[in-house]
Amino acid sequence: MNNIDYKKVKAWPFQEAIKLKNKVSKIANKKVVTLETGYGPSGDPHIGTFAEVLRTNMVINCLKEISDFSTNLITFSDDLDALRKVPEDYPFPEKLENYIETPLSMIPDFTGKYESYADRNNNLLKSFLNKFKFDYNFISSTGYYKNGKFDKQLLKILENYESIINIILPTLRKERRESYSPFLPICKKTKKVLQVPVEVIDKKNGIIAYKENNQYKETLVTGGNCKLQWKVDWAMRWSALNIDYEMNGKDLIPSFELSSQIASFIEKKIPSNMTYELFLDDKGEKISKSKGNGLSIDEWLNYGSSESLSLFMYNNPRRAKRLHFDCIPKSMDDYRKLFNSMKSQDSIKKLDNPLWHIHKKKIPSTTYPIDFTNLLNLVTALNTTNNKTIKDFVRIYLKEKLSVQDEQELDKIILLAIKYYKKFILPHIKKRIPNIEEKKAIEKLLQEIKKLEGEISSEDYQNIVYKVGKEVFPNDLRQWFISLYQILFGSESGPRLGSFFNVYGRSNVLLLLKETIK
RNA sequence: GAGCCCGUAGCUCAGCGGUAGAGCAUUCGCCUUUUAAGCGAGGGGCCCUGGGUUCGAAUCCCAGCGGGCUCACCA
Repeated sequence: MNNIDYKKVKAWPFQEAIKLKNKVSKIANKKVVTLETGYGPSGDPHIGTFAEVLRTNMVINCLKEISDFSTNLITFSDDLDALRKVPEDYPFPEKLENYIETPLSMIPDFTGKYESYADRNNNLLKSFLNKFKFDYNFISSTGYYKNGKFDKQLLKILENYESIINIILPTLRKERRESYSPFLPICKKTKKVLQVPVEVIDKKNGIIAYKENNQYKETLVTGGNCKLQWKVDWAMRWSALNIDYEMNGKDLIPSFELSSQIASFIEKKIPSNMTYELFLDDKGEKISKSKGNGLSIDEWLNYGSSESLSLFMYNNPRRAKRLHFDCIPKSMDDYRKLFNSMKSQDSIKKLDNPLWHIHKKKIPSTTYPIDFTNLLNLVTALNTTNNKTIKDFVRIYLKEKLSVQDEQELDKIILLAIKYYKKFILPHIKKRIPNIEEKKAIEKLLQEIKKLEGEISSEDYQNIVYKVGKEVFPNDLRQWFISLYQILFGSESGPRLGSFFNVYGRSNVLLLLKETIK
């Protein structure tokens, strides 16, 4: 602890942490602050879920900075929830069709790698979270229900059954009101989660009755025999897990309000809350897996660093942001700018620097030595996917000597840049076919290069290019260079040809030139 | 219907009390080799409108007008 006035820090995770600290400080003997992120493992992990965990981590980081509370981040998987729709991104969608309405944790995993379908999705999410070294406590809803860890709250809900029903019913349509129950019995034979009308039989012993195939059946609400309808489930968790903080997307604002009302009939536990805006695609529509729009976590990490993804998630969570491929280079460059500005910032100003939050205040000593967009331009200009060629050119371009760490960082982003180039730039490049005059000139160039012997320097190559240019286009040397760029690289300008030929290598150059005059 | 967000350069956006900013686009200048892998210089703004707070508002508050999204079945 120190004398910094954290209220002056504008960074949102600090403001959230201050809000949380104020709330939690009023609780007697409070030592551990619990934060929840919840999600449904109905398919591949969603980038929104990931963003929520990442952002909650940033709040935790700040809370630790401004207080002595210890923290517990719960990542809660609602895996007793039923499968409603077969996801398209699963390898064997047809096999899931029979499992509609079955709890996700009771569906086998047909990839054969995991214990259940939910387990598979849970593990995919965990692998992302681990990649970012988050410290979290993973909880499976199914396990908690079955082991009776929610029993106390379930009985409390049954005790206040009428009051809770009265909160929810006005929000439902008439048809749904008939069948609504906060308790969803799980059929012992079919394992399906039933949405059926329920009658309370015995509040004290936790028994309800429901109608199935014209027969009344009785069941316990406890011990995993019933699942709670989700808004009630959410409220129940706040009490059972003693949640102090939870953020959610704006789509859940009405649900949060409703769950808060319900919570007042359980143990009155309502977490400190922040709502964030949703991610949109390049056309401004909500990102959803079924549409296949926007970006997945994997896609981002394929073309950009994990830091650039963190930075994107950090920025303006309360503002709707378009998430598409163009965001990656920009975020990569923003990261580098912030990294460089950090050096000259004092300790208070640093708290407002996103990098402080992204790296949990442990900022690395180096980053990549060149802007990503700059590197992309270079790769585009060279029109090559050869790591070594690119690296050699970066060395020439930067002039300065690179440290070992610089080289390592550079190697990493070169790989990313090559992938980005192949996917998003290369398909749009159109190389021009040379006209007869140009063909002759290139042929001449070829012959001249073939004549060269021994060690060939950049200047040798450059001289030849000029020599041929002067012979063939004596009055318009400029056009000669433009033509070469158009024909070789599909652009109006490019690298100095002498240097490029030198780095690219004689045999490669000959191949490249031959290609154009075939 | 209710809620949330956004209106800043031609486009995409950053800035969020103290001189109006970036990238892309655009205009002009610069290749017989010394980073054209671009470089240099410029143009372009009632910061949606109206009120309030303030010494001072693009920034904070209120109202309005546009645009978008979300929820109202499920989660």
